Amino acid sequence: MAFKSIQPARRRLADEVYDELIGAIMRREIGPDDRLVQEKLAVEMQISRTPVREALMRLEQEGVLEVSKRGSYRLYQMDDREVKELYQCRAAIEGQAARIITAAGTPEDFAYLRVVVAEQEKISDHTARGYFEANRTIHRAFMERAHNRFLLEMFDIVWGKAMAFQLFAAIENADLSKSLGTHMALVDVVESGDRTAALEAFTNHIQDGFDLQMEGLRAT
Amino acid sequence: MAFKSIQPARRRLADEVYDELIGAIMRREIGPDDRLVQEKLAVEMQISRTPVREALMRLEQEGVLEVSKRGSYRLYQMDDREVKELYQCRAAIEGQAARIITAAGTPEDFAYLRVVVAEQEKISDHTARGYFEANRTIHRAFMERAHNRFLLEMFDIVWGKAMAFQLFAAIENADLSKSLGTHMALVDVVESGDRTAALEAFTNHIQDGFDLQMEGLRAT
DNA sequence: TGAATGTATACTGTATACAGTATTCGCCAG
DNA sequence: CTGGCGAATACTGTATACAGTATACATTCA
Repeated sequence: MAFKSIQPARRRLADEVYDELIGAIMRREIGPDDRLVQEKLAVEMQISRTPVREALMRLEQEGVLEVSKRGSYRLYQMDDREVKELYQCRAAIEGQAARIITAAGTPEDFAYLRVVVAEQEKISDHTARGYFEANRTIHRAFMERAHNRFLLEMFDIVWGKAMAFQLFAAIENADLSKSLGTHMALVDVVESGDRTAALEAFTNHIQDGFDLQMEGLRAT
Repeated sequence: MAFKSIQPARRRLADEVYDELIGAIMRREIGPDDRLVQEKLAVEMQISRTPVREALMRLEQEGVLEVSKRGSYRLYQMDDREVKELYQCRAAIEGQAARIITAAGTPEDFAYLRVVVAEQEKISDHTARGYFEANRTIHRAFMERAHNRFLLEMFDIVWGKAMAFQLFAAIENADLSKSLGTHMALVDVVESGDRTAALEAFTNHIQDGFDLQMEGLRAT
């Protein structure tokens, strides 16, 4: 018999810390005013400072954290201008992916996307975070089907930043239902084969997301 | 008057190592067969392993290096498929920037771009590396004028990967003159105000670069 | 000769000590 | 009360020791 290769790809303690921190940010256990201190985190997690340090530096490099007073770290805070820039960036990346899928997608790809969309849109968790995750899952599914690792990598960077800024928290005040149910139409348009239409549909969809976002921020 | 903030942004030894390694890769002192070992690099640079380690991990995360035998690092090697994906990614990012400049560029922006293009195209260094740098400088100038830090960040990631793969080395065999002199036309099109034309011009320009690239790789 | 197995080697990952530095606090002069 | 200055503090950055692990090499046995 043949065993499947089990290569955990060299998992380091720093990776655990990284995931832990991301999770804590998502769960909103780490807020904009908290200061992340290597020593404290290390003690809490019962490990040495070295892996904690690595995880923090990685998050800083990714733009999730920024250096705070006395050299410690805290969540990076975006202003409105940057939120807009982030959405422009999203449009570039996801628009390109849409073009690729439209040109080269197979029936399987479209069927898969429909399954994912259907699955995610009948979400039970109607919190802002639940919405954020469902939305990310759907959009990431499109990205995966474009089969371009660099575009996917950038997608993750962009959404990682959005997560860190807790954009999903800002839309708590906005009307989420507006944005649900529009994703199946995106599958339709990429399946249609019309690349220009696909690009435009995605761009508009993302623009709508931006407007919703701003509405949420205003209401805060 | 207002002084510009002079924050050397906490320069760490790891940053020096990082720059040093990037430089060495650019100068082709590090080849695809070299193994980068923390200990050796540390001794050579007369520092401890810690900052070397950080720089190597950062380069790995950026996709410039990959883990090699016995856990050491070496240059990441791209295959043709990935080169294509990288160019698709470039098209997405730079195309979006072109759209933004076309919509919101000022006469100053266009004047500045003309200066940069003129400056870089009368290049004296006719090696592949000289060409690569001039090309990067021109394209980066466009990106800067789009005033979107995320797009710029992704531009740097993409070109960093290209640098690491030594794509510029591959085009040593291709006819570089084909690609020179076409940049001023890009300024013309973004100045024209026609967003669709701008997007298309950039996409075509990058596609040409890709073709040239592949030609170079074939000849190798 | 060649496969299986033990051993040496070449590295990295983690913990920890110590040095360095920016912020804050407390004191004092004006 | 305010601004300047030195000391205390709260952190990070760097060096280094040690433990762990994957690879390469040597040895044994069929």
